[in-house]
Amino acid sequence: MSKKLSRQFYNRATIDVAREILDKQIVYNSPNGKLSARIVEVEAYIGEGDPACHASRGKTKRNEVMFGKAGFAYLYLIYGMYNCLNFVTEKDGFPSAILLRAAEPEEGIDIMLQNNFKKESSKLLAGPGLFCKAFGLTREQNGLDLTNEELYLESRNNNKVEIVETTRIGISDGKELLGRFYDKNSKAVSKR
DNA sequence: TGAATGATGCGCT
DNA sequence: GCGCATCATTCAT
Repeated sequence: MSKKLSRQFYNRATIDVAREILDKQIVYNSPNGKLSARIVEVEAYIGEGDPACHASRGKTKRNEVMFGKAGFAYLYLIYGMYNCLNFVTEKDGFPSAILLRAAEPEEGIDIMLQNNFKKESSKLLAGPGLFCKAFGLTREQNGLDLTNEELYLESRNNNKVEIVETTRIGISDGKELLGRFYDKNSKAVSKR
């Protein structure tokens, strides 16, 4: 049986949450039906001292969700065409979040294929932009409470996951800081 | 098969 | 106006 994660899960050190969030199940009750996937790749963005974190330049309208309480969804548009989904972590007033980079489809694959057609299912969620496209998430979902029924995470019966920790991807500052975690054995991890 | 580049919208400087 | 936590396509080797 799986179980919805409470706000307490998110309200901890971002690195710990990032490590444990792997192999969790993300569930989204979309207008078209229920979608779910197994998380296999994330990145941590921690605080105003992290040059790669959006919050490093202070609080703005765009990133204000990160400054709020843990357990909310932070969604934003990147490069004019792709959305990225983050999970806000740590206490109120401390800006930090975990970027969801890749997952493996479980329920609702047919719906994901409608959202992002001409894709094979194993690569359907292999990247942050692709994930949001297949799930139908946009910045209209920014600020959703992950303890509600619409969008949330579930724990599952722990497979043993081989976690690899490396540097983050696609950023210009703060490259040397570790913060990317992924399941070594998953085929859905974004690599070229 | 790897590297370069265009697409494209929005918020910040 | 510029640059961005990306992706798919093209071009070069």
